[in-house]
Amino acid sequence: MDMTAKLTAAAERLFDRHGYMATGMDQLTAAAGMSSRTLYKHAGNKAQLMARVLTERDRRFMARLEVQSVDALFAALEDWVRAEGTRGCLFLRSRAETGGDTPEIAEAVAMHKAAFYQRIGEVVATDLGREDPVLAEQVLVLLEGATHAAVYRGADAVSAARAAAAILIERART
Amino acid sequence: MDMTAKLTAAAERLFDRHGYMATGMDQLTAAAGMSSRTLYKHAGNKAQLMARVLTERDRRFMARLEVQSVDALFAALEDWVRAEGTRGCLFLRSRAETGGDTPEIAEAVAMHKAAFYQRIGEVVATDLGREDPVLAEQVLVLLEGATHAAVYRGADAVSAARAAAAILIERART
DNA sequence: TGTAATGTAAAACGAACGTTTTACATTGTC
DNA sequence: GACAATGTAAAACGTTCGTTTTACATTACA
Repeated sequence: MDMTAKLTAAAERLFDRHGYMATGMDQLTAAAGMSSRTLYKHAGNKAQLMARVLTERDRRFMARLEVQSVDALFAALEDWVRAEGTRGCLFLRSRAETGGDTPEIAEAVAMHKAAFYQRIGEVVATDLGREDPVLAEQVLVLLEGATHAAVYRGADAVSAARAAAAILIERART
Repeated sequence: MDMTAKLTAAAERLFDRHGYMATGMDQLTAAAGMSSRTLYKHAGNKAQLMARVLTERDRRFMARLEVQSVDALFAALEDWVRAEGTRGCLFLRSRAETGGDTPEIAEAVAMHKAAFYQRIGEVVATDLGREDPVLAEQVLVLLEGATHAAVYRGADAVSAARAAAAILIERART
């Protein structure tokens, strides 16, 4: 594992757990096990580091959404939540923490959410045999809602969302 | 408008727009139009100020949810979003920004989310004529999802959630 | 063997942080 | 007319912030 990967992994953990603003560069150097000189050589600055964390997270999250059915989307979210915990969406959180005023971060978030929206549309179309933009928007709302409700309602929120999506899909099919 | 109310209103605006951590006390004194001495006399400290902002916001938000039907819940959210904008849930955001490690904030958020969950259960029971915990959880997920999806999808997310809830309610009724 | 690259350790940078203090003005009330 | 109470303005507190710099060690390769 090279320095860049070690840094990105450590940064994701700290940013996700404590927030972007609340995480200091000295905590990052300590967690990544490197000097600040090396950190800045690899990361550029704090905002660029966060942007790289988000890009890497997008890659990892979107890989789990390479599925053929809407139900599998919720199964993937259940797996994600089990593996990564329930702290809400890191993309929306980091964007909100910076008020949308940090270009690198705002762009990484916009990229991810656009890809997320598109993937849902594709999965809905595959599952249904036709496009259904309204249903896709509803599935997106359910996924986003499950992610955020799980913070205080736990895994029940995800399974409730999954069941709701099944009803909507069934209704759209007939 | 007394100093406390003026301070709370200014603080809510800044915390909501720029985030809790990113908002400095000097920005708060400037926006509230008072000296830092007065601010600290009324607010105690920054975390207590945020907690008071959340409590006040809870009061204002929950007042809008005094309705009799699930559909009216979504209408209320549409009104809220129109009036206050779409920046996600300030409660979850401030909790995440502080990693849940600031007791005053964590408690204010827990209070609000418990009240929110309970209110949804009551409205579902009123609308349906009986309790339905699973449906209530689904309505909660849709409301939470609409709130967060609206950040990047706009008001469409709220109306999609509203339509989805109508389908779930109709199905539960028959 | 020399040199460029890559790393550490630690001090230093100025700026900004949340909070307290000092000094003073204005008010309403007994 | 004295006295709390409540406010402002502004300096000061020590700490921490993100970032850069200085000085030095280790490695890899021509």
